[in-house]
Amino acid sequence: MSRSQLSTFNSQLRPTPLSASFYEPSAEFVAPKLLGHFLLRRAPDGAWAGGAIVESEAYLANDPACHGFRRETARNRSMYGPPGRAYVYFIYGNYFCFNAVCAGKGVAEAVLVRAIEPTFGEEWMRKNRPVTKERELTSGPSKLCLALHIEREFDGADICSLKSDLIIAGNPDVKRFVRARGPVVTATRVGLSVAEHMPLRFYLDGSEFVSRRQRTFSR
DNA sequence: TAAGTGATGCAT
DNA sequence: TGCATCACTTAA
Repeated sequence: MSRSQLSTFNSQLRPTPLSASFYEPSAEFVAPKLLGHFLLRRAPDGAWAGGAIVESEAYLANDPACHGFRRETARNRSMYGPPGRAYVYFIYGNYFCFNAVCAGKGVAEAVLVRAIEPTFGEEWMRKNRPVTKERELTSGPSKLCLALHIEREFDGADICSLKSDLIIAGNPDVKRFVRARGPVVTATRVGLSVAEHMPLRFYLDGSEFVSRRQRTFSR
């Protein structure tokens, strides 16, 4: 499907949110399974904007890099809630990041969505985040939050309900998409100073929108 | 490569 | 209280 065809398709898009049970397993298993599915935000005109997830990271209950590793606080509360909710946090005084909460209530696990391919509503995204290169639109966890206008108000939102303005919807062609953009690369997570060797980052190597390639060497 | 931004968490 | 750190982005 071409870009203009997708744009037309968008006006009739009837997304089917992934169910809460999808997020019930550990984030370690959910993160790679999210690749290819659609992160969607309802724009003010009612149309859905967003696109296919191409990069994700898992944060686990027994993982020192996880915000919920120590104890429940006001900031990380939604991570402790039921699966299928959003955990949105503010970082570096400027930006937001979006996570899908996983595992049962009381277990602080989540998947950080690090990059998507802009598939629907690109015009609205570009209005939110003016860039010259399309690749810059959503190739990073806070870039995609800017493009989709995901802010603190979405922390705790139900991403499994069409009543929400922020959902993750099943891609009916997910297998084909993953094959086309594959292979899936498993790598270490970005920007950590603890637990940096855990292989909990997943991305589609064939996508232009992956935030950064795996570092082959570092000194 | 480094500055900027403000919330968080741990040490005082 | 203070201060280092932080799941990042931008401009250079």
